[in-house]
Amino acid sequence: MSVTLTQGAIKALFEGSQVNNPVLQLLNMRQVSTGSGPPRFRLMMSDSQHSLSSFLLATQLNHLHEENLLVPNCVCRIKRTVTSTLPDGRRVVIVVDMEVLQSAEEAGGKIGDPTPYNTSGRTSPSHTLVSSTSISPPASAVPGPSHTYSSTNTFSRGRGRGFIGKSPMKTSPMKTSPMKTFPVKTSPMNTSPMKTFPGKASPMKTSPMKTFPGKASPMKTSPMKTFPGKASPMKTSPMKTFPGKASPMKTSPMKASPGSSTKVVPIANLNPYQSKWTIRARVTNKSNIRNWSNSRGEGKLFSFEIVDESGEIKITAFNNEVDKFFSLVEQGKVYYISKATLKVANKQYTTLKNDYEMTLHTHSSIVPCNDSEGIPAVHCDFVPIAELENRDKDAIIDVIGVCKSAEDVSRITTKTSREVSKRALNLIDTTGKEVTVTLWGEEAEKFDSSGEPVVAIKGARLSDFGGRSLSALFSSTIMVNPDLPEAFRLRAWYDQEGYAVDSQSLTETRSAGSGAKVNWKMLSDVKNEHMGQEEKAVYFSCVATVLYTRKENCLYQACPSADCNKKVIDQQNGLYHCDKCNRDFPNFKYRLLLSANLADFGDNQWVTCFQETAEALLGLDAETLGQLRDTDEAAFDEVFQKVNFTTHIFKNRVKLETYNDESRVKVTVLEIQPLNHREYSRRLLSSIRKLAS
DNA sequence: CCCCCCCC
Repeated sequence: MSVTLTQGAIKALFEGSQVNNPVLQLLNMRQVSTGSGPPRFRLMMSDSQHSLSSFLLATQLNHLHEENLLVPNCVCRIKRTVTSTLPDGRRVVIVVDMEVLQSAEEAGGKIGDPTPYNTSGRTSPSHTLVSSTSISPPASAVPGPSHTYSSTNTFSRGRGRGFIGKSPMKTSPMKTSPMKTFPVKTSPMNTSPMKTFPGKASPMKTSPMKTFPGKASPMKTSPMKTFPGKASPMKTSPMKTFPGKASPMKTSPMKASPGSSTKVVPIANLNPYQSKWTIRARVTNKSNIRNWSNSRGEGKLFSFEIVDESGEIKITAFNNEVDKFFSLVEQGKVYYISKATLKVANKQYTTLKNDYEMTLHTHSSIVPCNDSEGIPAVHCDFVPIAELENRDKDAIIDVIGVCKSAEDVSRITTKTSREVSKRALNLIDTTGKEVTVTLWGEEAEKFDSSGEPVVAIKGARLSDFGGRSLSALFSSTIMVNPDLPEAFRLRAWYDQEGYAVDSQSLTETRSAGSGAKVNWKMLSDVKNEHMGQEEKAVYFSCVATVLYTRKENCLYQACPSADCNKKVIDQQNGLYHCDKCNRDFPNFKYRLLLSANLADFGDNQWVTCFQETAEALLGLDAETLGQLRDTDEAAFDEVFQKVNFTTHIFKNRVKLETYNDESRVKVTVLEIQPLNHREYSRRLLSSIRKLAS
């Protein structure tokens, strides 16, 4: 099958005018000598009318050569070029992106009878790389900056993916998660967030607006002052390419950065062959300052990610530039940025959809821009928690949920002997599923779970630990009570009903201590379900109220030896004998063995509290209590009175125990935890349902 | 010029 080459494209490309993805035939290719670095290839291309050997393959396309795809007579679609003038005045067309449409065999030889394009008689407009202005059509005729280059901007845009944020599509296709946009409202801040979502008269205890940390917070937060991008064509049809003419950037007048005559260009148009540009973009993610030290030296750096209508890119600042720009650059704000160095991004370390990244240098300029028209707000593509089950391991996803519980921060040592803080959060969303997310370092230390905040994480990594769990990365943005419609919906849902949902976690933690798997029971279940009547002990938790504690015989005199708690016999001579240690001691220690009667909505139950749990329940240690009994009986009595009608979470063991041929189920309290109202409500509702059924 | 993303 023959293809038609794009006649006239050779001329247009050489002159730097616009051609839409021209199809050309490769006639010849040779390696040009370079001093060091990767090899460069010069291509002779034909549009069947003309041939031209002034094409230079951008080094990032060298893989096409390595894959033996660039064979003379193969047919290529040229997706992006930059026309440039060498110092000696010769013009070259750098092919930045292309694909091979037909192999040489398929093309079946040279197409047409092209004659060499006459490049003589031209004068060089400059001795440096041609700037965007010098090869652009007049601004009055074609105002959009995206016409600067001679091809359409399919460059750097991932297929099947939105143009902002981390790609959840890294390993899975787009279709599983419809892209949602959350344009942040531009109304004054005194607008109640409640008004934004009418009909949701939620008991919003923690207003997202109120608890929203300020910009100086090391906890990255969603920007307060983000503005919705105008409806971008990408939002509705991310599959489409992004032809310059349709770009909303065109609708806003070309903006010039302050103190520079350079035109504002889209991020997607940036490349290492072009040095005079200014971009206008929003900071979507800003790292902390980090120090490094290796064989090549040491220093400090920070990086941030920016986005505009066309794409995204990572920017890194080192040393002096850290001092210069760290405080200026704020998450969520819009800046003019110019005079930074573009280099090919190491894809190993970035999830951003851009072949390049940027490094700031001495002459780099970052200027705040108050006009953010057309610059998209920070965008999240939240994956419902239940949906995480179907996502691939290592996928980078955005997640939002209510932080129902959180571990305390802890320090761990990595395999490489580094110490790091970590904290695991349990997030729940309206799918009724929970997932554990681990925060690291400063994020872990600063996190405050009080008030069960809504937590959104942009760019978390999915792991298969415990089934499914999430880990925040250095590139993740953690937002606490973000100003997003999703967050308000979740707040209302959780406060009204979500808190009581009998949720399941996707993260199975085998350690029981983390509170993941609690065997909630009512006291009536102990009898009704014949708990603990088998060989094995059974464990359960309940919310119960202390009706009565038996103060009689709750204290006994025990052996003072460290590991012996055996009851001693008072010899009535100032000595106490321990049968176990077979020794007399001049002293003893008090131990507690407390019987208590607990009640809940359906039943009551006698339980035993040994030392630690009894101390916890009574609020006094055994020794003090013993002293009190011996010195102040009224105060001693009051301790027990005060415990009555207090309500706690009891974790218990039920076990069949035999004394003197008589077997009885005994309930021992293993742990007493304070009751929060949320848990109380949850248990209450659960009990009502159970009793009603 | 970094490039660490950890632990159970």
